[in-house]
Amino acid sequence: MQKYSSSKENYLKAIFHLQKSDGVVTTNDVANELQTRPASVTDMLKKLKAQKLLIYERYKGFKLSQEGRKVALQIIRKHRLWEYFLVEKLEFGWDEVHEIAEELEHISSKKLIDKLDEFLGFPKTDPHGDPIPDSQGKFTLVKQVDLLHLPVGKSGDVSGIGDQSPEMLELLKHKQISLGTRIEVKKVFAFDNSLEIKVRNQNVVTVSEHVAKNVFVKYDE
Amino acid sequence: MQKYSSSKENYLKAIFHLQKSDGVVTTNDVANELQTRPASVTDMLKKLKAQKLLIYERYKGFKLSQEGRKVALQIIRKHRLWEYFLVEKLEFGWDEVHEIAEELEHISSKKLIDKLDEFLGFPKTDPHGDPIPDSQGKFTLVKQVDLLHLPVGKSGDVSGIGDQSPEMLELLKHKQISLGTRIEVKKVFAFDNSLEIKVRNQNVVTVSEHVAKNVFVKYDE
DNA sequence: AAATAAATTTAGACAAATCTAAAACATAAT
DNA sequence: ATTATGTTTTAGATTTGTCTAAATTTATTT
Ligand SMILES: [Mn+2]
Ligand SMILES: [Mn+2]
Ligand SMILES: [Mn+2]
Ligand SMILES: [Mn+2]
Repeated sequence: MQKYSSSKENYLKAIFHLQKSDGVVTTNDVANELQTRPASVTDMLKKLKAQKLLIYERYKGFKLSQEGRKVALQIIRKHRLWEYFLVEKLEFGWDEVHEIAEELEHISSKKLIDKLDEFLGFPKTDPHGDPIPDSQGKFTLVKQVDLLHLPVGKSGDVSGIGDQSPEMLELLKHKQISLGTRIEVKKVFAFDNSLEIKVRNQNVVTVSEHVAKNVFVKYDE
Repeated sequence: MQKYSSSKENYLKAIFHLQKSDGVVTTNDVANELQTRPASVTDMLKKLKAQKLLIYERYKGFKLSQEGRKVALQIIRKHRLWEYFLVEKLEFGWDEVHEIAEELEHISSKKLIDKLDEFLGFPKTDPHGDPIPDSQGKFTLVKQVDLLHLPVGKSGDVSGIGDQSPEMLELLKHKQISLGTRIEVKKVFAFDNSLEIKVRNQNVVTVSEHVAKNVFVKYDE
C-alpha cells in the first residue's frame, strides 16, 4: 500500500464514514464533514479518481473503490489504535483523544502500527466502542441497540456512542456513563421520548431522546 | 508556542544541530542535511526570518533566534521521547526508530508529549544516549570522551553515538555495542589508529578510527 | 589585482491543496 | 413546460514548498 497525503487520507476516511450512514454520499456532505468548500471537494474527487481510489462521474455521485476502501480502513485502524493507546496508556479522557488521533493516524509506518497493536494486546474496540479493523482491514460489528429500543426493565452494557462530539462525550462523562457502563431503562415519557435510566445499578438520571438515540448497548436475548 | 509546518520544524531542527557541531552554519550545510537544494534553503531562510525564528542577512550567514532555538528544542524533545517509546515500549531496535520519530516529532499536542514523558518515567536520554530536553527546553550534557581518548587499560560505559547513520548503528549492533555497554581499550595501532577493544568484559573486537571517534563513553576520573 | 572557483541568491516555474465567483446541471415548484 | 432553487463543477487565484537555470556575491588562486 502506497503512501497518500494526509489530506487524501482524510477525504477517504470521511467518504467511508458517510457511505456507512447514508449509503449515498454527496459533495456537500463531504464539504460539511471536512469543514471545507464544495469546490475543494470536487477538486479532490478528481484526484482520487485519477488514482483509482474512487468511482466517480461528474454530477453522478461517487463511492470508494475497493482500493479506496482498503486505504480508508487502514487509516481507521490507526486512528482507533492510537485512541486506545491515549486512553489506556496515557490516561486521557475519552472526550479528548479524537483530535490527537486525527494527526497520529497519518504516521505511515506499518510496522509501527502492528507493534502498537501488539503492545496494546490486540484490542477489539476503541474507547468509544467502535471496532478496530485488523491488519487486513477485517472487523466485526457488534450487535447493539440504542437506548430507546432497550425494553423498559431490561439492563444492557454500553457498547458504543453514535454522536461523538465533545459536547456529547462531556455530557455522558458528567452522568458517569462510559463504555461498559450498565444501564437499565426505568421509564420512557411518551411526551418527548425522554428516558429515566438507572446508571451502574445506582443513580437514576434523565436523558433526552437525542441522547438516547446515540447511546448503544448490548443485552441478552 | 504557535504551530509551525513540518517543513519549518525540520529546518529549525537541522540548523540547531548544525550550529552545535560547526558553530557557523551555511546554506549548503542545510541543503545537504535536509536532502534539498540550496535555492530551497534560501527561500525558507527568508520565511523563517520573517517569522523572527532566524537571524539572517543575505550572504552573511545565519543562526537561530531565541524563539527559533526554543522551537527547535521542543521538536528535539518530541523526537527523542518518541524514540525512547519505540525502543522501550514497542521493542524496536535502536537503528530503526529515527525515521519514524522524524514523523512523530511533528504531532502538535503539548499535553500528549507531557503525558508521554510521564508514562515513560521522565527519561533523561534517548536510545542513542542523546539528552532529552525537558518541558522548558533545559537539558544537561553528560561529560564523555570518544574511544580514541579513553586511555588504554581503562574501562568506560557507552553513553552516546556521534554518527547515527543506519550503517553505523548496524555495525555497532553486530559487535554487540549499545548504550551502557562496558568497553575497555586493549590496544591502539599507531598505523591507522584502529583499536582493539574488549566488549562487555568478554569478546575482543577491532574497530576503525572512524568508528572509535563516534562512540562516546563515560568513565571515572 | 585579476581571474577563477565556489557559495548564495534571484527569477521564474511547478505541484498540491485550498479558495471565491461564476457557470452548468439537476430537482422541485408552479 | 417554465421557472426557481439548490447542488455541483469550472475558471481563475492564492499559499506553501519545492525545483532549475541564471545572476550575483564571496573566497581562493594565480
Ligand atoms: Mn486526520
Ligand atoms: Mn473513536
Ligand atoms: Mn521531521
Ligand atoms: Mn536519537
